[in-house]
Amino acid sequence: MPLQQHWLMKSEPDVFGLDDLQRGGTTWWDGVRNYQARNFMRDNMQVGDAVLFYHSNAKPSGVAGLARISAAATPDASSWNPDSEYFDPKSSPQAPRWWHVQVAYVSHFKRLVPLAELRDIPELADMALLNRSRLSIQPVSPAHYDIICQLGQC
DNA sequence: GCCAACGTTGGC
DNA sequence: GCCAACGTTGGC
Repeated sequence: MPLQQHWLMKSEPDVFGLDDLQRGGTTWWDGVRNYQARNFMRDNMQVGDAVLFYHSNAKPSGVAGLARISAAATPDASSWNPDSEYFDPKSSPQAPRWWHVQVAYVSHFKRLVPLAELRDIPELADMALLNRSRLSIQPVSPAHYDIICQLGQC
């Protein structure tokens, strides 16, 4: 297991953007209801891992800045709260189906790196972001992370 | 707002 | 276990 891993996490800025994370300092990444994304959080993320914070459904969509994992996965209590929009009747405190990690603000890029720009870089062609459009949490290789960081003048 | 991609559900 | 129907994501 490498000391520090790298991830990309998507959020809609109209709902919760990097500005919101900066304001609060940290947040629990709740509401993820995709098994692959859950598995990354629950099984692979470690405190200190670096996160590219991606704005989806935005104008333009792209990588807005950096965050880091500040607490390892715990059960997502919204999953058994009937009043939550994320409620899942198959999840319970005794058998949690969904998990979340805590994410801390690090920095805004000096410039947002738009998706269209990432698509134009041959070295990034096999990024999950560009090929698995529906996956909201995904691992990023150190090389890809460095390229994107430089594009954002981090 | 449209719609393609694709993950999930449920009948069989 | 297959696969059609359905719902959601997310770019444009």
